Amino acid sequence: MAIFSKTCEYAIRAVFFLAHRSAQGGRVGIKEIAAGIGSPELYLAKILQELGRRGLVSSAKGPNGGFYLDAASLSRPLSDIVEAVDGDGIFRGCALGLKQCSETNPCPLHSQFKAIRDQIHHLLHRTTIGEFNEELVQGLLSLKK
Amino acid sequence: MAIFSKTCEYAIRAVFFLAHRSAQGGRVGIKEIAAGIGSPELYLAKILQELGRRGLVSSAKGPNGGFYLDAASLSRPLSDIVEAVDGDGIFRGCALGLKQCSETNPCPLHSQFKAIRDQIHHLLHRTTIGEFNEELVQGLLSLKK
DNA sequence: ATAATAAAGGACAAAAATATCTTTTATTAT
DNA sequence: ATAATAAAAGATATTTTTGTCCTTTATTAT
Repeated sequence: MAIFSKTCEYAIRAVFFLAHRSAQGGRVGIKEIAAGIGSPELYLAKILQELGRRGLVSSAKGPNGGFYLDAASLSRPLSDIVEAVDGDGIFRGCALGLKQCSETNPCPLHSQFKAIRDQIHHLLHRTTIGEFNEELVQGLLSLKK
Repeated sequence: MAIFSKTCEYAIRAVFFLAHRSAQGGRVGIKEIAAGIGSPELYLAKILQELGRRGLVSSAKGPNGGFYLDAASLSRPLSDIVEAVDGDGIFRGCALGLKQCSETNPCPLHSQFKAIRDQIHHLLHRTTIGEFNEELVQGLLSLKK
């Protein structure tokens, strides 16, 4: 098991790719994004459609159309992408899948995993897509598949 | 997405259940385990078969047979169960699913998730099944589904 | 207006994970 | 030896995730 679903991995990579590429104001076609992040084109199209419905990415049809991120999207935390795709299972929910697990009725792993979940949430919540983009632009980090 | 696969959740719960129940030396039938942790009986049987092959649980056929944990199993870290079922994806591997992601060629989430992965690994590696069992015995924690 | 472009949408397909069913094998008690 | 018990093993079924195909809609340029 990975941390995120494959769908979510594609989503995050695509959004980072978009942030990077749409910095100059242009739009990016699905073909280019898919090639850039190494994902199946038509599957990624579905994912971006869904992110579009939720206002996490923008798009335009027709010639010169494509996907892009507006200012509002850039200021969203990365956790919004993760929640849109994978739900909040990674932030909440019991590590052992127990419905009744809670502070007052904890499973054997409860308190330790709560700390970890909180960390993941904090990490994804405190940093916006735009901020990640700045790091990317500085060339310190890689997105290549 | 949850942290562990459903299969792994069942596996951990079953092992904790076994640790608790086989403390008095008895064996526990698959029916009783499945009922105790709220899992599908025949699916759990498959999971325990696999854990058996790997020496993580023991079993005996025939009347008075069933599953149990021997001393060796009790001294194993919980990470062995997780690795047997879910592999090491949670401990290693890139959060964004990138093959080339590494210390020298990090993805945008690399360093932050490395810290989290290490924590998860440490948490699951430093504590043995038997030690979890002791906490369970003290009645502080719940396994009820 | 028309043709070309590119995303949206709906239907379908393949693969993987989860779950069930049936038969076989080993063990125990009679 | 025989019958009963319980896990092991193999086959099959269902559900979810991942991936593809085809048609429609909106936009742009000619």
